Amino acid sequence: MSERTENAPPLTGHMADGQTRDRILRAAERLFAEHGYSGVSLRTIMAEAGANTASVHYYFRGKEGLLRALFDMRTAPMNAERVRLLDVCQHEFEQGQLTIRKLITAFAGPAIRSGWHPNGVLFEKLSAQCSVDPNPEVRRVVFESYHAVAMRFVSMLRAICPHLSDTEFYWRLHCFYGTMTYTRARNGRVGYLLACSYDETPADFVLEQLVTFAEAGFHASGPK
Amino acid sequence: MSERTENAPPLTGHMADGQTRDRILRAAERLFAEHGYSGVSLRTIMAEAGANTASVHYYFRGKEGLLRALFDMRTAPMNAERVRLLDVCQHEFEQGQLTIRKLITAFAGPAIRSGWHPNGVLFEKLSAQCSVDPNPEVRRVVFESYHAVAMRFVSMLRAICPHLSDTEFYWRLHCFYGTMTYTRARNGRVGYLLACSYDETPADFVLEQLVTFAEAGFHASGPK
DNA sequence: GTCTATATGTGGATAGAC
DNA sequence: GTCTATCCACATATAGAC
Repeated sequence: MSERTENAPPLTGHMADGQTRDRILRAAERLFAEHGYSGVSLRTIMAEAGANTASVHYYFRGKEGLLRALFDMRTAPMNAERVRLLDVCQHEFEQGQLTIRKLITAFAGPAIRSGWHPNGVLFEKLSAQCSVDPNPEVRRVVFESYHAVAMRFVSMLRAICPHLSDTEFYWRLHCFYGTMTYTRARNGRVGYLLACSYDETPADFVLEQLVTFAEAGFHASGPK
Repeated sequence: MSERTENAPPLTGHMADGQTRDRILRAAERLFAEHGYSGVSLRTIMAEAGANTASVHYYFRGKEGLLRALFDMRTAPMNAERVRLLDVCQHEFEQGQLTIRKLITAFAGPAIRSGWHPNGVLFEKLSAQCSVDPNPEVRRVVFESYHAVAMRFVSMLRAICPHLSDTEFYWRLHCFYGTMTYTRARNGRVGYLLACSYDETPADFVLEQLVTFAEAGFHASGPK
């Protein structure tokens, strides 16, 4: 324990540089993304952050608070971009010009781009993991971070999919959420199955593939 | 703790009915599916199984062994069915008659049907969770349970998708794996977004929706 | 084969000095 | 704000009686 001997700030009592909080968040993001929320202890996080084990409770009130702060930090800009793009979609929708492709792109785009940005790659892995985590703490955080914007997207999508019954739409939406989640998770399985890796593919290309896949899926009317 | 007072078998030392092992497996399946592998302790499992905390090590050598036994038990019949259906596909492939829809159905069908069968619903939830779990123990088990059969599927699918480049195929396969994983996981998110639930939809219908979605996705050649 | 008892480690959280 | 020291619950695993 207590690896805080090297590269650690001076122990002057009042650091007052306001960076301890940031270092904790960065360490938590990396470790959560790599080992999952339940797979990392606060002790480990604080050791990597070079901060004391107790201070996480001072800053975040506990482990769930830390996860929530992490989600707030990362989803705020992404949600803002989604809202901006959905506003455009809303306008086109009211004029009867909104296409499935455009709407899907507006919703998936910010998530994919965020996952391909150097600052977002860790978080997107974490977010994808958390989206299937049954832990109530985790579900609360994920839920509150995405729900409001997702609701707008889904109700618009439903409106421009009149060719699908309620049941059909329900299960197709599962499929669509799956494409996003699994693509962002990058668990290495596909790379292993194909004995190759294209993980360096630009975000725009990946988004185009995902949108093409999902657009065709929503358009398809049924078995042939 | 130690709820083993009611409905418990007589404490005669030698039970010898060979059912303790099964009860442990059933309890583990339910609890793992509900709380995740890392979210349940062996103590809790053994309490629900009405067996002693120590006996799990006798039967399974530990927690990972328990998970592996669970996967072996549940994936064996599903893999057997997949192999049977893939054999048919292989024959059609050699005659140049294999379609994407048929191949996808052969691979996804056993998984979806298993997830809709009373004996399989818990396991499919668990399996979907485990497929994005970064815990090395979990990854080992999941990997060994599915890999061989998945390899056959993927190489055939690649062969009948000559219209896709390697990179395109790589990311579309992510999408397809996502549709299966998320559909089986049933994390309740889509139901909440739509403020309704069609979770009782028959397996055949769900499979048809999934296959229709994915078939269209693999056929689509690019952005329009 | 099944039990009790326990070894041994780690988890999150807090009190209180400085 | 940051530290040390510690509480207490709980984890996996094992030894050895029966």
